[in-house]
Amino acid sequence: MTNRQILASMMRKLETRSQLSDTDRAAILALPCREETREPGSTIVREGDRAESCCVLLSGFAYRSKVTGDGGRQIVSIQLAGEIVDLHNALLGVADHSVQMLTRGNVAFIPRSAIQELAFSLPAVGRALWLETLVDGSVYREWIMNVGRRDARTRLAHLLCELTVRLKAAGLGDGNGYHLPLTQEQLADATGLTPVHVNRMIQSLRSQQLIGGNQRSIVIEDWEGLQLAGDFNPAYLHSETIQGHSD
Amino acid sequence: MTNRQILASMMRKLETRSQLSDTDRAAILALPCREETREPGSTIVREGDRAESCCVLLSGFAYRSKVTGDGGRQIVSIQLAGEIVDLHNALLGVADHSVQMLTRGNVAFIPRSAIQELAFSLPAVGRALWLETLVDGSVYREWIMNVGRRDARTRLAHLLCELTVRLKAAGLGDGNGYHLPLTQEQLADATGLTPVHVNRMIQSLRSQQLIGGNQRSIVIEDWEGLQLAGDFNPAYLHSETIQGHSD
DNA sequence: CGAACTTTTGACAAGCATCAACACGTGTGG
DNA sequence: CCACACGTGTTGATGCTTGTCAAAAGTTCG
Repeated sequence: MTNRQILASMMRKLETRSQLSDTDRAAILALPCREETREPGSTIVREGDRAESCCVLLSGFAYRSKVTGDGGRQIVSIQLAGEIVDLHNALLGVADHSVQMLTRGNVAFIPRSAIQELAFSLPAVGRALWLETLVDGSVYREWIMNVGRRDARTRLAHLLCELTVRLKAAGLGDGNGYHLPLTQEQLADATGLTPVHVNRMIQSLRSQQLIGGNQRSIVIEDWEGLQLAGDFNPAYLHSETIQGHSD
Repeated sequence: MTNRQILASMMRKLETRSQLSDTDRAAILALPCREETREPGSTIVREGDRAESCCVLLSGFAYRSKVTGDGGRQIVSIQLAGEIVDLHNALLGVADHSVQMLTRGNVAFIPRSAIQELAFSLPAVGRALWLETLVDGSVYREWIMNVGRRDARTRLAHLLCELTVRLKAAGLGDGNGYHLPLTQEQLADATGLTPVHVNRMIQSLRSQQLIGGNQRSIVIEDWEGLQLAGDFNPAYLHSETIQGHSD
């Protein structure tokens, strides 16, 4: 992949929510960047490190996690191919969490100074980048409610709904079935449950014909029912928010 | 309070983390804004509303909450006097959560168009505002871990630690004791517990001499111990992050 | 074919929720 | 000034959801 192709995929992502001019596009495509292939489990950002670059996930899946003092792991978000993983590192100093690959995939690193220069010289690009981080914030708020106030089954169904919608929006699945790269242990870390209980809840969803598939592939058998079971309302994903300059 | 005084308090907040030039300061102080006094429980932003302005909390406390389909309330953050409550509404369309007053207090509304104009014409201001929302994101991530992976007692202690540090940083308490405007029911909503269990955990913290005080005032009797009990590390608050233009 | 990981199952324990009642403080109106 | 209502905090008994531990079965991959 050439640098231009890499940056084009990041630009596509931004353009799903923001309008960009030709000048903006040209500037994005001119960013310096460096590509790497990473294996599952590989660490992209380590908690406590000072970040020098922002990372774009070109293919594969990644997750963001934090670890409690006694070793409990909490996944705080899941990143899909095409997403900018590390935008907060453009301004924040020391990483307050880690990002690791879930699957094999390609990542691209853009120096934080270049991102900053771009963001503060071209308002539309700055706005687009800021907007992405605001949507991330909205997703975090929903996750707080998910782990704080919903029971195990609902939590899991909600997570599956979110992934379904986001994969579809990213063009990575037809909305009916997809390959889920998460193990049940990782689903547990994302929902604040134990792997054993996740297993039982998945069986419960399966037995009620809401989902199908086995191992790590999910088939949505009853989308309406799954949304109901997961108390899911996609508004928090703000996928419809398309904004221009003069909004 | 004159508009200038109102905006000065917002500016102070921004300047705790970002450097601003005289031009930046003048532009902030020239923003249009309108002040209101609000009673406890009063709603500042309602979930589902289209936001037209950003809100700055001048005095008092407020909280952000979301509600599940079956009526469970989850508080996703607590806002202290001096904080900009609604910065995401500068770009995001429909509010994905509500903000309500915890105590009586004054709030100021700034039209979102004015905030946008400012942010995209003066890079240092745009950076300062973006940075605030990124720190909010970091706090959300910590809360996900708090409700997802820590037990009830630790969760509560962690919340008390966070409030202690933030109040101190805002100059609203000496770090040893403060008036906590949250009822036990609201503490429960913030930690994903029930009021009854919060009561028991508070008693546990009290009986171990970590905190004192009664009703709604908290005295920190053993700060080191409380941090330990709450698995608390203030790094995620990014209070040390002071950034200039050329960083 | 075997090793390592993941999923599944069962028995049991524990943490937290639920329900209900009571105590306490505060403000209000008679 | 007392009586009362109301919100909040406190306590106890009980039960359910979820966690823990341990082992077996299935899967993937060299």
